[in-house]
Amino acid sequence: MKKILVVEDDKSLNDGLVYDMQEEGYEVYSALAASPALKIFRTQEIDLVLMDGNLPDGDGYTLCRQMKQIRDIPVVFLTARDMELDEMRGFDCGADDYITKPFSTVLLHKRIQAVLKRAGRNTKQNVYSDGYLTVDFDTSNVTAAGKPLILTPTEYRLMKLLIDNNGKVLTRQMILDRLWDANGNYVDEHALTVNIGRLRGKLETDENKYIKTVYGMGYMWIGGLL
Amino acid sequence: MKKILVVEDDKSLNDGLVYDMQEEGYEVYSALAASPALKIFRTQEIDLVLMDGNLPDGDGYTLCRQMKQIRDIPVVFLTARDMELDEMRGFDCGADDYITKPFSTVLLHKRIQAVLKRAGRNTKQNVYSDGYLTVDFDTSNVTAAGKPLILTPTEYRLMKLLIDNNGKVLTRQMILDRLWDANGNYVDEHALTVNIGRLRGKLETDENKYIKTVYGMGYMWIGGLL
DNA sequence: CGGCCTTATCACAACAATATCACAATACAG
DNA sequence: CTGTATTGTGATATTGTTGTGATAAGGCCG
Repeated sequence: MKKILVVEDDKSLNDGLVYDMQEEGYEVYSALAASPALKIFRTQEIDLVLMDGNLPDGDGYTLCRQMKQIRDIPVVFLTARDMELDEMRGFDCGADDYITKPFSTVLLHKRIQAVLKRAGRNTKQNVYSDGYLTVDFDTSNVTAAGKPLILTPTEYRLMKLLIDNNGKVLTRQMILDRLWDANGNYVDEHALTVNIGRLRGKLETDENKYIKTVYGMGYMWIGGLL
Repeated sequence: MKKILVVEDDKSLNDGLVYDMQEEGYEVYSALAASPALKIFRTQEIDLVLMDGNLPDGDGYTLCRQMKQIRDIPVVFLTARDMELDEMRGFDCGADDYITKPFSTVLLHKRIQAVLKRAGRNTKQNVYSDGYLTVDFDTSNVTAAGKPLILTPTEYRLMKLLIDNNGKVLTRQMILDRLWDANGNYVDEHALTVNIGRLRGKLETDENKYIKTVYGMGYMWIGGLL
Protein backbone atom coordinates (compact mmCIF):
# COMPACT_ATOMS: atom_id res chain seq x y z
CA MET A 1 0.00 0.00 0.00
CA LYS A 2 1.28 3.45 -0.94
CA LYS A 3 2.12 5.84 1.89
CA ILE A 4 1.09 9.46 1.58
CA LEU A 5 2.18 12.32 3.80
CA VAL A 6 -0.21 15.28 4.05
CA VAL A 7 1.33 18.59 5.08
CA GLU A 8 -1.39 21.20 5.54
CA ASP A 9 -1.73 23.73 8.36
CA ASP A 10 -5.47 24.21 8.03
CA LYS A 11 -6.63 21.61 10.54
CA SER A 12 -10.04 20.96 9.01
CA LEU A 13 -8.71 20.71 5.50
CA ASN A 14 -5.96 18.43 6.76
CA ASP A 15 -8.48 16.14 8.41
CA GLY A 16 -10.56 16.10 5.28
CA LEU A 17 -7.61 15.16 3.13
CA VAL A 18 -6.55 12.42 5.48
CA TYR A 19 -10.04 10.98 5.46
CA ASP A 20 -10.38 11.15 1.70
CA MET A 21 -7.04 9.54 1.03
CA GLN A 22 -7.71 6.77 3.50
CA GLU A 23 -10.96 6.13 1.67
CA GLU A 24 -8.98 5.85 -1.55
CA GLY A 25 -6.91 3.15 0.03
CA TYR A 26 -3.70 4.94 0.90
CA GLU A 27 -1.83 4.74 4.18
CA VAL A 28 -1.90 8.34 5.34
CA TYR A 29 0.39 10.33 7.64
CA SER A 30 -0.24 13.98 8.39
CA ALA A 31 1.53 16.99 9.77
CA LEU A 32 0.42 20.55 10.42
CA ALA A 33 3.81 22.15 9.95
CA ALA A 34 7.14 21.67 8.26
CA SER A 35 9.28 20.39 11.10
CA PRO A 36 7.04 17.49 12.20
CA ALA A 37 6.54 16.71 8.52
CA LEU A 38 10.25 16.32 8.04
CA LYS A 39 10.42 14.03 11.02
CA ILE A 40 7.75 11.74 9.65
CA PHE A 41 9.39 11.88 6.26
CA ARG A 42 12.64 10.64 7.70
CA THR A 43 11.16 7.78 9.68
CA GLN A 44 8.52 6.51 7.27
CA GLU A 45 9.05 5.28 3.73
CA ILE A 46 6.71 7.86 2.27
CA ASP A 47 5.78 7.38 -1.38
CA LEU A 48 4.24 10.77 -2.06
CA VAL A 49 3.86 14.12 -0.29
CA LEU A 50 0.77 16.28 -0.53
CA MET A 51 1.81 19.75 0.56
CA ASP A 52 0.31 23.16 1.15
CA GLY A 53 2.28 26.06 -0.21
CA ASN A 54 1.88 28.32 2.84
CA LEU A 55 3.07 26.72 6.01
CA PRO A 56 3.55 28.64 9.27
CA ASP A 57 7.14 27.67 9.99
CA GLY A 58 9.24 28.00 6.85
CA ASP A 59 7.37 27.66 3.61
CA GLY A 60 6.60 24.48 1.76
CA TYR A 61 9.01 25.12 -1.04
CA THR A 62 11.96 24.96 1.30
CA LEU A 63 10.55 21.81 2.82
CA CYS A 64 10.10 20.34 -0.62
CA ARG A 65 13.72 20.99 -1.47
CA GLN A 66 14.87 19.43 1.79
CA MET A 67 12.83 16.32 1.21
CA LYS A 68 13.97 15.95 -2.37
CA GLN A 69 17.51 16.10 -1.12
CA ILE A 70 16.93 13.29 1.36
CA ARG A 71 15.03 11.07 -1.02
CA ASP A 72 13.60 11.91 -4.42
CA ILE A 73 9.93 11.14 -4.05
CA PRO A 74 7.04 12.93 -5.75
CA VAL A 75 5.67 16.10 -4.16
CA VAL A 76 2.28 17.51 -5.09
CA PHE A 77 1.48 21.07 -4.09
CA LEU A 78 -1.88 22.39 -3.00
CA THR A 79 -2.21 26.04 -3.85
CA ALA A 80 -4.88 28.70 -3.96
CA ARG A 81 -6.24 29.61 -7.35
CA ASP A 82 -4.63 32.46 -9.27
CA MET A 83 -1.44 32.24 -7.30
CA GLU A 84 0.67 32.14 -10.36
CA LEU A 85 3.80 33.10 -8.46
CA ASP A 86 3.27 30.21 -6.10
CA GLU A 87 2.93 27.77 -8.88
CA MET A 88 6.17 28.82 -10.39
CA ARG A 89 8.08 28.62 -7.17
CA GLY A 90 6.63 25.20 -6.63
CA PHE A 91 7.97 23.91 -9.88
CA ASP A 92 11.31 25.57 -9.32
CA CYS A 93 11.81 23.57 -6.16
CA GLY A 94 11.13 20.34 -7.99
CA ALA A 95 7.43 19.82 -7.36
CA ASP A 96 5.91 17.11 -9.50
CA ASP A 97 2.45 18.57 -9.77
CA TYR A 98 0.27 21.17 -8.17
CA ILE A 99 -3.44 21.36 -7.66
CA THR A 100 -5.43 24.53 -7.15
CA LYS A 101 -7.93 24.73 -4.34
CA PRO A 102 -10.70 23.96 -4.29
CA PHE A 103 -10.56 20.52 -5.84
CA SER A 104 -12.63 17.39 -5.78
CA THR A 105 -11.55 14.20 -4.11
CA VAL A 106 -11.76 12.23 -7.28
CA LEU A 107 -9.61 14.66 -9.22
CA LEU A 108 -7.04 14.71 -6.47
CA HIS A 109 -6.91 10.96 -6.51
CA LYS A 110 -6.45 10.89 -10.27
CA ARG A 111 -3.60 13.38 -10.10
CA ILE A 112 -1.91 11.43 -7.36
CA GLN A 113 -2.20 8.25 -9.36
CA ALA A 114 -0.70 9.98 -12.36
CA VAL A 115 2.25 11.32 -10.39
CA LEU A 116 2.92 7.99 -8.73
CA LYS A 117 2.79 6.23 -12.04
CA ARG A 118 5.22 8.72 -13.50
CA ALA A 119 7.61 8.29 -10.62
CA GLY A 120 7.23 4.55 -10.77
CA ARG A 121 8.61 4.44 -14.26
CA ASN A 122 12.01 5.55 -13.11
CA THR A 123 12.29 3.27 -10.15
CA LYS A 124 10.71 0.00 -11.16
CA GLN A 125 13.34 -2.44 -12.24
CA ASN A 126 13.18 -6.06 -13.05
CA VAL A 127 16.86 -6.86 -13.09
CA TYR A 128 19.29 -9.44 -11.86
CA SER A 129 22.70 -8.18 -10.95
CA ASP A 130 25.77 -9.22 -9.06
CA GLY A 131 29.04 -7.38 -9.41
CA TYR A 132 29.88 -8.91 -12.76
CA LEU A 133 26.73 -9.94 -14.57
CA THR A 134 23.62 -7.85 -15.12
CA VAL A 135 20.39 -8.98 -16.73
CA ASP A 136 17.50 -6.65 -17.45
CA PHE A 137 14.48 -8.86 -17.92
CA ASP A 138 12.34 -6.02 -19.23
CA THR A 139 14.54 -5.22 -22.17
CA SER A 140 16.34 -8.57 -22.40
CA ASN A 141 19.68 -6.80 -22.11
CA VAL A 142 22.57 -8.74 -20.68
CA THR A 143 25.88 -7.19 -19.75
CA ALA A 144 29.03 -8.69 -18.31
CA ALA A 145 31.48 -6.26 -16.72
CA GLY A 146 29.55 -3.44 -18.34
CA LYS A 147 29.89 -4.77 -21.86
CA PRO A 148 26.85 -6.05 -23.69
CA LEU A 149 26.57 -9.79 -24.12
CA ILE A 150 24.74 -11.36 -27.01
CA LEU A 151 22.71 -14.42 -26.16
CA THR A 152 20.63 -16.44 -28.56
CA PRO A 153 16.93 -16.80 -27.76
CA THR A 154 17.30 -20.29 -26.31
CA GLU A 155 20.30 -19.34 -24.25
CA TYR A 156 18.42 -16.39 -22.90
CA ARG A 157 15.36 -18.39 -21.97
CA LEU A 158 17.48 -21.01 -20.34
CA MET A 159 19.31 -18.43 -18.29
CA LYS A 160 16.08 -16.76 -17.26
CA LEU A 161 14.65 -20.04 -16.08
CA LEU A 162 17.73 -20.75 -14.01
CA ILE A 163 17.85 -17.28 -12.48
CA ASP A 164 14.16 -17.42 -11.66
CA ASN A 165 15.03 -20.43 -9.54
CA ASN A 166 18.26 -19.05 -8.13
CA GLY A 167 19.68 -21.46 -5.57
CA LYS A 168 17.30 -24.29 -6.44
CA VAL A 169 18.16 -27.37 -8.41
CA LEU A 170 16.20 -27.81 -11.60
CA THR A 171 16.12 -31.34 -12.94
CA ARG A 172 16.91 -31.88 -16.56
CA GLN A 173 13.34 -32.98 -17.13
CA MET A 174 11.92 -29.81 -15.61
CA ILE A 175 14.05 -27.65 -17.83
CA LEU A 176 13.20 -29.68 -20.90
CA ASP A 177 9.52 -29.42 -20.15
CA ARG A 178 9.61 -25.69 -19.69
CA LEU A 179 11.88 -24.71 -22.53
CA TRP A 180 11.10 -27.22 -25.22
CA ASP A 181 8.23 -29.57 -24.67
CA ALA A 182 5.53 -26.94 -24.78
CA ASN A 183 3.47 -28.90 -27.32
CA GLY A 184 4.54 -32.44 -26.73
CA ASN A 185 7.38 -32.44 -29.22
CA TYR A 186 10.21 -34.58 -27.99
CA VAL A 187 13.65 -33.12 -28.01
CA ASP A 188 16.81 -34.98 -27.27
CA GLU A 189 17.81 -34.37 -23.66
CA HIS A 190 21.20 -33.84 -25.13
CA ALA A 191 20.15 -30.47 -26.54
CA LEU A 192 19.97 -29.15 -23.01
CA THR A 193 23.50 -30.24 -22.20
CA VAL A 194 24.82 -28.49 -25.24
CA ASN A 195 22.95 -25.28 -24.56
CA ILE A 196 24.16 -25.23 -20.98
CA GLY A 197 27.65 -25.46 -22.33
CA ARG A 198 27.09 -22.64 -24.77
CA LEU A 199 25.61 -20.43 -22.09
CA ARG A 200 28.53 -21.10 -19.79
CA GLY A 201 30.93 -20.30 -22.55
CA LYS A 202 29.37 -16.89 -22.99
CA LEU A 203 28.90 -15.74 -19.44
CA GLU A 204 31.31 -17.55 -17.20
CA THR A 205 34.95 -16.66 -16.64
CA ASP A 206 37.60 -18.26 -14.50
CA GLU A 207 36.50 -16.20 -11.51
CA ASN A 208 32.80 -16.08 -12.19
CA LYS A 209 30.86 -19.29 -12.21
CA TYR A 210 27.08 -19.31 -12.35
CA ILE A 211 25.75 -22.66 -13.37
CA LYS A 212 26.44 -25.54 -11.02
CA THR A 213 26.04 -29.06 -12.31
CA VAL A 214 24.32 -31.30 -9.81
CA TYR A 215 25.37 -34.79 -10.77
CA GLY A 216 22.44 -37.07 -11.45
CA MET A 217 19.94 -34.26 -10.85
CA GLY A 218 20.25 -31.23 -13.05
CA TYR A 219 21.54 -27.68 -12.85
CA MET A 220 21.44 -24.84 -10.39
CA TRP A 221 22.08 -21.11 -10.69
CA ILE A 222 24.36 -19.94 -7.92
CA GLY A 223 24.49 -16.21 -8.48
CA GLY A 224 25.70 -14.32 -5.43
CA LEU A 225 25.28 -17.34 -3.23
CA LEU A 226 28.71 -18.90 -2.91
CA MET B 1 16.85 23.79 -29.27
CA LYS B 2 13.72 22.06 -27.97
CA LYS B 3 11.01 21.19 -30.46
CA ILE B 4 7.40 21.75 -29.50
CA LEU B 5 4.36 20.55 -31.38
CA VAL B 6 1.19 22.58 -30.93
CA VAL B 7 -2.06 20.77 -31.63
CA GLU B 8 -4.99 23.19 -31.44
CA ASP B 9 -7.92 23.47 -33.81
CA ASP B 10 -8.73 27.08 -33.01
CA LYS B 11 -6.65 28.78 -35.69
CA SER B 12 -6.15 32.09 -33.90
CA LEU B 13 -5.23 30.45 -30.60
CA ASN B 14 -2.90 28.14 -32.48
CA ASP B 15 -1.16 31.08 -34.13
CA GLY B 16 -0.85 32.84 -30.81
CA LEU B 17 0.69 29.80 -29.17
CA VAL B 18 3.13 29.32 -32.00
CA TYR B 19 4.18 32.93 -31.78
CA ASP B 20 4.59 32.87 -27.99
CA MET B 21 6.61 29.71 -27.99
CA GLN B 22 8.86 30.94 -30.75
CA GLU B 23 9.46 34.04 -28.67
CA GLU B 24 10.46 31.81 -25.79
CA GLY B 25 13.06 30.21 -27.99
CA TYR B 26 11.47 26.93 -28.99
CA GLU B 27 11.34 25.44 -32.43
CA VAL B 28 7.60 25.19 -33.03
CA TYR B 29 5.54 22.91 -35.23
CA SER B 30 1.79 23.18 -35.36
CA ALA B 31 -1.20 21.17 -36.49
CA LEU B 32 -4.91 21.91 -36.49
CA ALA B 33 -6.05 18.30 -36.20
CA ALA B 34 -4.99 14.90 -34.97
CA SER B 35 -3.91 13.19 -38.15
CA PRO B 36 -1.48 15.84 -39.42
CA ALA B 37 -0.19 16.12 -35.87
CA LEU B 38 0.65 12.45 -35.84
CA LYS B 39 2.48 12.78 -39.10
CA ILE B 40 4.64 15.62 -37.82
CA PHE B 41 5.21 13.70 -34.63
CA ARG B 42 6.57 10.73 -36.54
CA THR B 43 8.88 12.65 -38.78
CA GLN B 44 10.17 15.30 -36.38
CA GLU B 45 11.94 14.59 -33.14
CA ILE B 46 9.41 16.48 -31.05
CA ASP B 47 10.38 17.13 -27.42
CA LEU B 48 7.00 18.17 -26.08
CA VAL B 49 3.41 18.30 -27.27
CA LEU B 50 0.98 21.06 -26.38
CA MET B 51 -2.46 19.72 -27.07
CA ASP B 52 -6.04 20.83 -27.02
CA GLY B 53 -8.50 18.37 -25.54
CA ASN B 54 -11.19 18.83 -28.17
CA LEU B 55 -9.98 18.15 -31.65
CA PRO B 56 -12.27 17.80 -34.65
CA ASP B 57 -11.02 14.45 -35.91
CA GLY B 58 -10.66 12.03 -33.03
CA ASP B 59 -10.09 13.56 -29.65
CA GLY B 60 -6.79 14.55 -28.17
CA TYR B 61 -6.74 11.79 -25.58
CA THR B 62 -6.61 9.12 -28.23
CA LEU B 63 -3.90 11.04 -30.01
CA CYS B 64 -1.98 11.34 -26.77
CA ARG B 65 -2.10 7.61 -26.24
CA GLN B 66 -0.93 6.95 -29.77
CA MET B 67 1.99 9.30 -29.42
CA LYS B 68 3.04 7.89 -26.08
CA GLN B 69 3.11 4.50 -27.65
CA ILE B 70 5.40 5.62 -30.43
CA ARG B 71 7.76 7.59 -28.26
CA ASP B 72 7.29 8.60 -24.63
CA ILE B 73 7.59 12.35 -24.70
CA PRO B 74 5.76 14.82 -22.42
CA VAL B 75 2.27 15.88 -23.39
CA VAL B 76 0.68 18.99 -21.87
CA PHE B 77 -3.04 19.44 -22.26
CA LEU B 78 -4.85 22.71 -22.76
CA THR B 79 -8.33 22.47 -21.35
CA ALA B 80 -11.20 24.78 -20.60
CA ARG B 81 -11.71 25.68 -16.97
CA ASP B 82 -14.03 23.53 -14.87
CA MET B 83 -13.77 20.61 -17.19
CA GLU B 84 -12.88 18.22 -14.47
CA LEU B 85 -13.88 15.23 -16.52
CA ASP B 86 -11.52 16.29 -19.24
CA GLU B 87 -8.67 16.63 -16.82
CA MET B 88 -9.10 13.13 -15.58
CA ARG B 89 -9.24 11.63 -19.03
CA GLY B 90 -6.11 13.55 -19.83
CA PHE B 91 -4.23 11.97 -17.01
CA ASP B 92 -5.63 8.57 -17.78
CA CYS B 93 -4.04 8.69 -21.18
CA GLY B 94 -0.69 9.57 -19.70
CA ALA B 95 -0.68 13.37 -19.95
CA ASP B 96 2.15 14.99 -18.03
CA ASP B 97 0.39 18.20 -17.14
CA TYR B 98 -2.64 20.20 -18.09
CA ILE B 99 -3.29 23.89 -18.13
CA THR B 100 -6.69 25.51 -17.96
CA LYS B 101 -7.60 28.23 -20.44
CA PRO B 102 -7.10 31.09 -20.24
CA PHE B 103 -3.48 31.19 -19.17
CA SER B 104 -0.63 33.62 -19.37
CA THR B 105 2.36 33.14 -21.60
CA VAL B 106 4.79 33.26 -18.73
CA LEU B 107 2.92 30.61 -16.77
CA LEU B 108 2.70 28.39 -19.79
CA HIS B 109 6.43 28.71 -20.32
CA LYS B 110 7.14 27.86 -16.70
CA ARG B 111 4.97 24.78 -16.83
CA ILE B 112 6.62 23.66 -20.01
CA GLN B 113 10.02 24.14 -18.48
CA ALA B 114 8.97 22.13 -15.47
CA VAL B 115 7.64 19.26 -17.55
CA LEU B 116 10.69 19.21 -19.77
CA LYS B 117 12.93 19.24 -16.75
CA ARG B 118 11.01 16.36 -15.27
CA ALA B 119 11.32 14.39 -18.48
CA GLY B 120 14.93 15.47 -18.68
CA ARG B 121 16.01 12.51 -16.62
CA ASN B 122 15.54 10.49 -19.75
CA THR B 123 16.96 13.11 -22.08
CA LYS B 124 19.43 11.83 -24.56
CA GLN B 125 22.70 13.30 -25.61
CA ASN B 126 22.71 16.02 -28.23
CA VAL B 127 25.92 15.00 -29.89
CA TYR B 128 27.19 11.53 -30.50
CA SER B 129 30.83 11.08 -31.33
CA ASP B 130 33.50 8.45 -31.33
CA GLY B 131 36.77 8.79 -33.17
CA TYR B 132 35.25 8.10 -36.55
CA LEU B 133 31.59 9.01 -36.58
CA THR B 134 30.01 12.22 -35.34
CA VAL B 135 26.31 13.02 -35.18
CA ASP B 136 24.94 16.38 -34.12
CA PHE B 137 21.31 15.80 -33.22
CA ASP B 138 20.52 19.50 -33.05
CA THR B 139 21.53 20.22 -36.62
CA SER B 140 21.17 16.65 -37.90
CA ASN B 141 24.68 16.77 -39.29
CA VAL B 142 26.48 13.50 -39.67
CA THR B 143 30.16 13.20 -40.48
CA ALA B 144 32.41 10.20 -40.89
CA ALA B 145 36.14 10.81 -40.64
CA GLY B 146 35.43 14.52 -41.00
CA LYS B 147 33.57 14.14 -44.26
CA PRO B 148 29.85 14.91 -44.30
CA LEU B 149 27.53 11.97 -44.73
CA ILE B 150 24.14 12.23 -46.38
CA LEU B 151 21.43 10.14 -44.76
CA THR B 152 17.84 9.91 -45.87
CA PRO B 153 15.18 10.80 -43.29
CA THR B 154 14.38 7.20 -42.42
CA GLU B 155 18.01 6.26 -42.16
CA TYR B 156 18.57 9.19 -39.85
CA ARG B 157 15.62 8.42 -37.61
CA LEU B 158 16.63 4.79 -37.46
CA MET B 159 20.15 5.72 -36.47
CA LYS B 160 18.95 8.15 -33.83
CA LEU B 161 16.71 5.54 -32.30
CA LEU B 162 19.57 3.10 -32.12
CA ILE B 163 22.02 5.61 -30.68
CA ASP B 164 19.49 6.71 -28.07
CA ASN B 165 19.58 3.13 -26.88
CA ASN B 166 23.30 2.61 -27.22
CA GLY B 167 24.26 -0.78 -25.89
CA LYS B 168 20.69 -2.00 -25.62
CA VAL B 169 18.88 -4.41 -27.86
CA LEU B 170 15.86 -3.04 -29.67
CA THR B 171 13.52 -5.70 -30.95
CA ARG B 172 12.39 -5.49 -34.52
CA GLN B 173 8.87 -4.88 -33.33
CA MET B 174 9.92 -1.96 -31.14
CA ILE B 175 11.72 -0.31 -34.01
CA LEU B 176 8.82 -0.85 -36.35
CA ASP B 177 6.43 0.64 -33.85
CA ARG B 178 8.51 3.70 -33.31
CA LEU B 179 9.62 4.51 -36.82
CA TRP B 180 6.66 3.35 -38.78
CA ASP B 181 2.99 3.32 -38.02
CA ALA B 182 2.16 2.13 -34.56
CA ASN B 183 -1.49 1.69 -35.49
CA GLY B 184 -2.87 -0.94 -37.77
CA ASN B 185 -1.12 0.26 -40.93
CA TYR B 186 0.91 -2.71 -41.95
CA VAL B 187 4.50 -2.29 -43.00
CA ASP B 188 6.54 -5.25 -44.06
CA GLU B 189 9.06 -6.07 -41.38
CA HIS B 190 11.37 -6.53 -44.28
CA ALA B 191 11.55 -2.78 -44.79
CA LEU B 192 13.45 -2.54 -41.55
CA THR B 193 16.00 -5.10 -42.64
CA VAL B 194 16.64 -3.22 -45.82
CA ASN B 195 17.00 0.13 -44.12
CA ILE B 196 19.43 -1.34 -41.63
CA GLY B 197 21.44 -2.55 -44.55
CA ARG B 198 21.41 0.86 -46.21
CA LEU B 199 22.43 2.58 -43.03
CA ARG B 200 25.28 0.17 -42.55
CA GLY B 201 26.39 0.69 -46.09
CA LYS B 202 26.67 4.42 -45.50
CA LEU B 203 28.33 4.56 -42.13
CA GLU B 204 30.20 1.36 -41.53
CA THR B 205 33.65 0.49 -42.84
CA ASP B 206 35.78 -2.60 -42.43
CA GLU B 207 37.21 -1.23 -39.18
CA ASN B 208 34.15 0.57 -37.87
CA LYS B 209 31.07 -1.43 -37.09
CA TYR B 210 28.12 0.12 -35.31
CA ILE B 211 25.01 -1.94 -35.71
CA LYS B 212 25.05 -5.37 -34.18
CA THR B 213 22.28 -7.71 -35.18
CA VAL B 214 21.00 -9.81 -32.37
CA TYR B 215 19.68 -12.93 -33.96
CA GLY B 216 16.08 -13.63 -33.12
CA MET B 217 15.74 -10.33 -31.28
CA GLY B 218 16.64 -7.19 -33.13
CA TYR B 219 19.49 -4.72 -33.40
CA MET B 220 21.85 -2.93 -31.10
CA TRP B 221 24.10 0.09 -31.49
CA ILE B 222 27.54 -0.63 -30.14
CA GLY B 223 29.28 2.73 -30.33
CA GLY B 224 32.28 2.90 -28.05
CA LEU B 225 31.46 -0.44 -26.51
CA LEU B 226 32.87 -3.87 -27.14
C1' DC C 1 42.25 -48.56 -9.98
C1' DG C 2 38.78 -49.80 -13.50
C1' DG C 3 34.08 -50.28 -15.23
C1' DC C 4 29.89 -47.71 -15.82
C1' DC C 5 27.15 -44.01 -16.06
C1' DT C 6 26.58 -38.97 -16.52
C1' DT C 7 27.99 -34.75 -18.35
C1' DA C 8 31.06 -31.90 -21.60
C1' DT C 9 33.00 -30.69 -25.95
C1' DC C 10 33.39 -30.54 -30.78
C1' DA C 11 31.94 -30.65 -35.52
C1' DC C 12 28.32 -30.68 -38.77
C1' DA C 13 23.85 -30.44 -41.16
C1' DA C 14 19.17 -28.62 -41.37
C1' DC C 15 16.78 -24.91 -40.74
C1' DA C 16 15.28 -20.23 -39.87
C1' DA C 17 16.58 -15.43 -39.64
C1' DT C 18 18.83 -11.88 -41.83
C1' DA C 19 21.39 -9.64 -45.80
C1' DT C 20 21.79 -8.21 -50.41
C1' DC C 21 20.49 -6.80 -54.84
C1' DA C 22 17.52 -5.25 -58.40
C1' DC C 23 13.35 -3.15 -59.29
C1' DA C 24 8.69 -0.98 -58.56
C1' DA C 25 5.97 2.28 -56.12
C1' DT C 26 5.73 6.47 -53.98
C1' DA C 27 6.92 11.15 -52.56
C1' DC C 28 8.88 15.41 -53.85
C1' DA C 29 11.13 19.40 -56.03
C1' DG C 30 11.45 22.25 -59.86
C1' DC D 1 3.94 17.50 -65.25
C1' DT D 2 8.47 15.48 -65.35
C1' DG D 3 12.71 13.83 -63.46
C1' DT D 4 14.88 12.46 -59.29
C1' DA D 5 15.48 10.81 -54.74
C1' DT D 6 13.59 7.93 -51.43
C1' DT D 7 11.32 3.98 -49.66
C1' DG D 8 9.01 -0.51 -49.87
C1' DT D 9 8.80 -5.22 -52.04
C1' DG D 10 10.29 -9.61 -54.11
C1' DA D 11 13.65 -13.05 -55.20
C1' DT D 12 17.84 -15.00 -53.94
C1' DA D 13 22.16 -15.50 -51.27
C1' DT D 14 24.29 -15.57 -46.92
C1' DT D 15 24.80 -16.12 -42.15
C1' DG D 16 23.55 -17.62 -37.27
C1' DT D 17 21.37 -20.82 -34.57
C1' DT D 18 20.24 -25.19 -32.82
C1' DG D 19 19.58 -30.04 -32.50
C1' DT D 20 22.12 -34.31 -33.31
C1' DG D 21 25.88 -37.72 -33.45
C1' DA D 22 30.42 -39.05 -32.24
C1' DT D 23 33.86 -38.73 -28.88
C1' DA D 24 36.16 -37.18 -24.72
C1' DA D 25 36.17 -36.04 -19.92
C1' DG D 26 34.52 -36.52 -15.24
C1' DG D 27 32.05 -38.38 -11.21
C1' DC D 28 30.39 -42.60 -8.59
C1' DC D 29 31.01 -47.14 -6.58
C1' DG D 30 32.95 -51.56 -6.32
